Amino acid sequence: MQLNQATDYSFRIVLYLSSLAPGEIATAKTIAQREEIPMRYLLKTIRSLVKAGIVRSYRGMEGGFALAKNPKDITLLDVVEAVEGPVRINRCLKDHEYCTKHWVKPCPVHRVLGGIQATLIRELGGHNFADLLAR
Amino acid sequence: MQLNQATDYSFRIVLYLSSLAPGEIATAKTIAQREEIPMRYLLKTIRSLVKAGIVRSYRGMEGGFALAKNPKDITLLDVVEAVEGPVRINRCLKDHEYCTKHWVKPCPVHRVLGGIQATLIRELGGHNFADLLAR
DNA sequence: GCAAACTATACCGTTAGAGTATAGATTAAT
DNA sequence: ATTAATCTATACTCTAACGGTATAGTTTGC
Repeated sequence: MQLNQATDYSFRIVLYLSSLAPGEIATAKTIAQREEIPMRYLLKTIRSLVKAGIVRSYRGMEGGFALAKNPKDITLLDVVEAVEGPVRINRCLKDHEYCTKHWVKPCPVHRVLGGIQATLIRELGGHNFADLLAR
Repeated sequence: MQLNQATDYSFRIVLYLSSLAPGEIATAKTIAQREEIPMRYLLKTIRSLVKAGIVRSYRGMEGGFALAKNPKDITLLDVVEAVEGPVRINRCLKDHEYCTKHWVKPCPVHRVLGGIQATLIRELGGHNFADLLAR
């Protein structure tokens, strides 16, 4: 029931990139040092953000990373899903095989957890990085 | 970001025990069969519920398990915490070592996640097993 | 005292998490 | 064209957690 380390790093990566001037790009090395993330691990982790279209990468000399869109349009949920995949707080909400034992309809546990998950998703989706930076 | 299998089993164990007549007790075998939980695993898992004061156990012949209190007074949160310990959606909310890199005050990520965690805890604590059963 | 139940430990196999390593591709500057 | 800085791809390692099983022990009712 915990976001993993890569997700936490990713929050900080995106937050840092959000603080850059428009057009400015940062190297992996810079980000790693600033945010105290192991360099190699950052390089691996940031790939998910690139693939998800949150971060843009520039190769070669003078290369680096920058946000692919406005911080206002990136939410915590976007980052979580980029790194960990869809938010599912219980197995039975992922694989239906796991649920509905001897209940004809979805069991009460299932339904209530579904509601809680929806709330969680709504909350994560309700915070963008422009707001975060402003606080 | 997912509740584990033991927690899910525990929800169903408590839900089943909630459905029993007052004073009635169920053996591990019965619960295991009804809820399709591996017997040995159930015996191990249910210990957390006993230790947390959610379930009472009766040893010896005619022994078994029953709720230690009214279903109305047991929430999803109680069960989650009994099995997994305190809810912490991010490392930085558990060990402060992990947070506050070069921020003087707690970083914005920290603060927002703290709020989301509080919501989650409130939601989990807002559903008791009497309600669940009634649905 | 025996059998049916729970209790306590410890063990096992698999998977995910966190991080490292190595080789390759791209680009700018020279 | 060469070189050096940079990202990309893949694969590897180590550890801990997860999910489950096993064995031996204790309690209790008959």
